Amino acid sequence: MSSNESETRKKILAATWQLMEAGRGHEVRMSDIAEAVGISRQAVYLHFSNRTELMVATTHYVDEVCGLDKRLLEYRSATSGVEILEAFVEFWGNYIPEIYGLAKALLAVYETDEAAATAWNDRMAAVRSGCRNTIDALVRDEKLAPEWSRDEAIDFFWTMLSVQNWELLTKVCGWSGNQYIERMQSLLKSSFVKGFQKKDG
Amino acid sequence: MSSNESETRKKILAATWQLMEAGRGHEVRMSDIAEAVGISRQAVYLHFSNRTELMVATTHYVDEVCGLDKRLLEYRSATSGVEILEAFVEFWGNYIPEIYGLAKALLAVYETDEAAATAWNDRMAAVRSGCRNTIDALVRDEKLAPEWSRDEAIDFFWTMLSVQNWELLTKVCGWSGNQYIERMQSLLKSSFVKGFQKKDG
DNA sequence: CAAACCACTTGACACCATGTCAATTGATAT
DNA sequence: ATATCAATTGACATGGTGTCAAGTGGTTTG
Repeated sequence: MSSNESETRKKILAATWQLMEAGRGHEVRMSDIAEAVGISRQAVYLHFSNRTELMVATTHYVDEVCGLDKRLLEYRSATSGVEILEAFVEFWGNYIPEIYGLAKALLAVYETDEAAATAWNDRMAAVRSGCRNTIDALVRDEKLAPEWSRDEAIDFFWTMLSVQNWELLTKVCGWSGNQYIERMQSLLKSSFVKGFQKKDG
Repeated sequence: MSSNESETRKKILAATWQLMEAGRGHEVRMSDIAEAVGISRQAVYLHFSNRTELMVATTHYVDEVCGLDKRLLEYRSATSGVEILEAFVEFWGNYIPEIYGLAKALLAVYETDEAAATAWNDRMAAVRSGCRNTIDALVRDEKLAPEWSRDEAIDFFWTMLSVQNWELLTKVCGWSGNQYIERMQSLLKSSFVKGFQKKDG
């Protein structure tokens, strides 16, 4: 399978990822990538028919390297709805930094680039399924605050966990990753969990 | 003052705004704008030295036309911290749709376009000052939940009110404007207001 | 009345990134 | 020996921004 993939192809994917993480996504030209790999610009087109296809492939590559699937399974050892909520927010808060550069690159071209949008939507659908799983666990425990319908709660939960919110809090406001995780856990529990008591500070 | 501004300049600004609102921000070329106004592409450059300057000027134009300043004052008739929170979220929730197209356009070029980024940052600083005002009113009333420091609360409040969150909830999840306002008010109260009791639904 | 000025026009062009095409090289497999 | 394959080189089309120079038509001013 993976031995089937050409070495150069992998080098291109790795270089693309690295440049995007470093360069805030934009400003990464095909020629930059080629130069980083040590091949000609045209050689990149031998492996990926255009910039979009390269970006989508990079998304999949990153998923694979980071082991998204495995990590998505891990947090499910939690049992109660509240524990699942905490574990999922923690998982996601730790995962975002690893994919942030690529996420930013995809978002930057989201409006103009259909395939990039598709790749991004796939990713977001995966997150949403984690949110659905969490809210359903709260419903199962009869712990979802009564003012929320299931579907609205999923929408809101998913929105709160957006990469943009993580970006605003950590990159713009200067929060640490743990601060993000703790505050987000606290906010979501106080909003969604019936009878949840905020801890006294 | 405003009589000083050339008619053509105003036409360009109005056309730019209208095209950006309509066209999701991207895809609006200098030639599109010129055509909409009924002048040559080069004539646009007689009024704005480049695309960026035009966008920044459009931002100011929209602020003026929408009366941002006046509307920011209005919601301050509210007295208690909780009332201010509600009024501010309502004001902002009603204001976003009017500036959404332009906001999207500015965000789309945020990474690559320094002046657009500056214009956007100015706007966001204004929102942030509304958030600060609100949280300070809660602090004054001794109503801020003890787990939050003032500064963290401001950061979080401001993040929650981002245009991106509004976009995800209304454009992606399909929420109505009122749904956004009510849920956001409820969320922020249950997070920030000490001893706030969620209503039984 | 003529000169200067003004907003605008026309057309050409440089720049830069993406993507295409054709001809060529050099190594490996048959 | 030869076919194949990855990669190279160089040229070129496209599309949008921004620049430049020369010209036009109407209004103001000496």
